[in-house]
Amino acid sequence: VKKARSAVHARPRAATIHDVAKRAGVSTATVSRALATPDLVSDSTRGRVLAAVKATGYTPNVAARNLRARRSMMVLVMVPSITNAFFAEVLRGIDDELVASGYGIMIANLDNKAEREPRYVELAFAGQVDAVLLMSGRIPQGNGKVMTEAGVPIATICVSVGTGLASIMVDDSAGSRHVVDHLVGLGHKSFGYVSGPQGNQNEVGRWQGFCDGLEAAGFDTGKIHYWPGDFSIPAGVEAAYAFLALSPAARPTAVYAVSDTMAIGFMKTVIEGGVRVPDDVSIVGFDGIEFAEFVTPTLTTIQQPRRQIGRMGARTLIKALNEQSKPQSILLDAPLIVRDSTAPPPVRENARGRSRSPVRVAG
Amino acid sequence: VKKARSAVHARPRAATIHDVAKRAGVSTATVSRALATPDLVSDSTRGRVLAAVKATGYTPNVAARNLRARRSMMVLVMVPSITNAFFAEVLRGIDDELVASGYGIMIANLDNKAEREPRYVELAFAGQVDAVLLMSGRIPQGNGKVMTEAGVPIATICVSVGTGLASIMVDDSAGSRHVVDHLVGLGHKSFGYVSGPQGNQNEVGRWQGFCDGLEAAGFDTGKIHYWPGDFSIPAGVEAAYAFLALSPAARPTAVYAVSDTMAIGFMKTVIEGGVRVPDDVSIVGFDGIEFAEFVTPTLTTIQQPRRQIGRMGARTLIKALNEQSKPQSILLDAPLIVRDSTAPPPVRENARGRSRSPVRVAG
DNA sequence: ATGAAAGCGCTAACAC
DNA sequence: GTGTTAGCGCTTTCAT
Repeated sequence: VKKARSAVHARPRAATIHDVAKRAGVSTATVSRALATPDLVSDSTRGRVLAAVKATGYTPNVAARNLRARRSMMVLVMVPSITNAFFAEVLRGIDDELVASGYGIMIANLDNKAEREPRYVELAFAGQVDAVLLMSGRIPQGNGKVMTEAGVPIATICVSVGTGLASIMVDDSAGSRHVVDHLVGLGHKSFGYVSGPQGNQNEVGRWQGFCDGLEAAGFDTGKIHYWPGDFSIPAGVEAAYAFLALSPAARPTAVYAVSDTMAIGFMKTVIEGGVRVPDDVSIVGFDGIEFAEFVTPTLTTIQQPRRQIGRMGARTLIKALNEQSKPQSILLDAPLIVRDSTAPPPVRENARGRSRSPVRVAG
Repeated sequence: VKKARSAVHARPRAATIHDVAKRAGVSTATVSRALATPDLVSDSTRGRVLAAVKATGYTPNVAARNLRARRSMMVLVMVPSITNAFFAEVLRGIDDELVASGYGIMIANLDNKAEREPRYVELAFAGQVDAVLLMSGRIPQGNGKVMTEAGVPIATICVSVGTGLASIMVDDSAGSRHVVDHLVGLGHKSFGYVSGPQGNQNEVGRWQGFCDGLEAAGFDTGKIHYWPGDFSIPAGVEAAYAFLALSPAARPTAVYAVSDTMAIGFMKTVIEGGVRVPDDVSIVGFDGIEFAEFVTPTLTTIQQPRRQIGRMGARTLIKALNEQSKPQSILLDAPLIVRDSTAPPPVRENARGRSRSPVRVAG
């Protein structure tokens, strides 16, 4: 019986640059040149080297190259939660650009837990990655080290972290104001809000824009029904229970959930509770994920250019890597996509006898 | 004006093991020991070393360690399409285990294109990763190299690739038979099928199970309405157009789309086309993604234990890495979750006057 | 155009 | 316990 060893998996010794050099009858330096800078090598030599490479099945060892060249050709991408549907398309955009430039992508899934940060901060300090793309709303830190001190370019996308770091993101506040314009334009007078995580910068901006817009339209923001959330589907479901617990007359006629996932959870749950959407309540989301078009009714939402954000973020980093330049911030405007989940509010007799509301009928 | 350099981003020289050694008044070997095998070092020495580490802000260089130790502590995870909602939760499971064991995770997004494979095969041969987890249905290859020859443990999850590689996956064929049992049990007699990508092993298994089940129930599989797909939402939409193009009497009363994404695209589109679900047509998906519970009607589907599959795959690999053992294959049974998208077929007068169908009413 | 040689920063024998 | 030493595999001056 073969005894199991607790040792590391032993890889069969692969061909090294020495093997190739010997076989081609040249020095290791020449092999290196033939591969990296073919112009500096004569045709015949290059031919012999390439033949030897093929014969030996040689692949340059990355660790050795990285050690020598002091770079890893890897970018660390930190995402708050890998299961959040919003990020998939962003990741794709990042991947597009990074692969095109020869970089690999290492994923750091924080799973919404700050205690996962230190490990990745160490990686950056250890030279394991050449740059960092942040999608979490804070600067990672741990063990007395801060990511910004690691000496690698950093850019944040989808979110800003306040400090001088470059960020590529949508204007959250402006997005919320589009939502307000739409809802107020439809005639809504009572509002609900399902929030993002406390302290999250996107949440701050979206809430701010929502309040600013409503105030400008003459509403009392103190009367907004506020339900705390965290961008997840269950958070939307929770908020819906709170909504359903209100007497029908007390319910807001328009609810703004600041992520599509929450909006979808909210919508499905209130519909199961017997509420009609958009007849009884209008619902607006934020993000523009693919599924927003496939729920019933289809979801009105702010469409973030997710893939583009990913690409721009990656490109920014690559530029910083090549030119030693500081990444630039970019603020994008995201449009409101009006679908079937929003309509004018229902005409209803109010307990407090407000009869001045304009008579509008859906459809 | 500062001239932009085409050189690589120059990192400020970080503290090395030598700096720490000098400061602590010990040799580099002792520093290495104090960090990696503290027991082999006296308390006082260890204290001085740790103090020096802290003072210098030293972080061991990963490239150097990898070169010396001949391992990278990285696992390559190859996914067919990073935007497919199915994989998010699987990735999370993988991440859970890998992080717990100190491994990093490098994502290879193939974007459903075989031409992206060679790059990652090279990575494996270059020693950049210690193991590979395959979620694509084929063995990656390119430039005359095949992933299986890279000398690193490989496991496939969610799919099998036929050859001897270990795989952790759901029994596709059994899943399809659950679907058939359910639909036939409800009284359906005409069937539609929206397929996965041609040649995909999951597709093969699911189609096989579907046909086997129907044949066993006495149906002619030649009469199945077959619409080719690729697991994507648009593929489901396409199939729906084909469905709608049929005269109502010619439409199957039950449609099995072998991914939830296709089922959701199909369902939404036929509903917009005026078809009632499940009254006119029952729809079944496969995968059990989160959104399947939030579409209308909620989707009956095969529930894959996605996170568990991810965890098991990662654990298998870690075990192979530690014990030099061959990864083991595991076939899981995935249950059918019955929701609102399936019901008995409608009672309808058939053009060909078949009146022998049992009279059943939905609800 | 090519070779010799010096490391990149670390770990693991091997001495003491 | 701790230091010495020899590389891991590669790139890159500096010669020639």
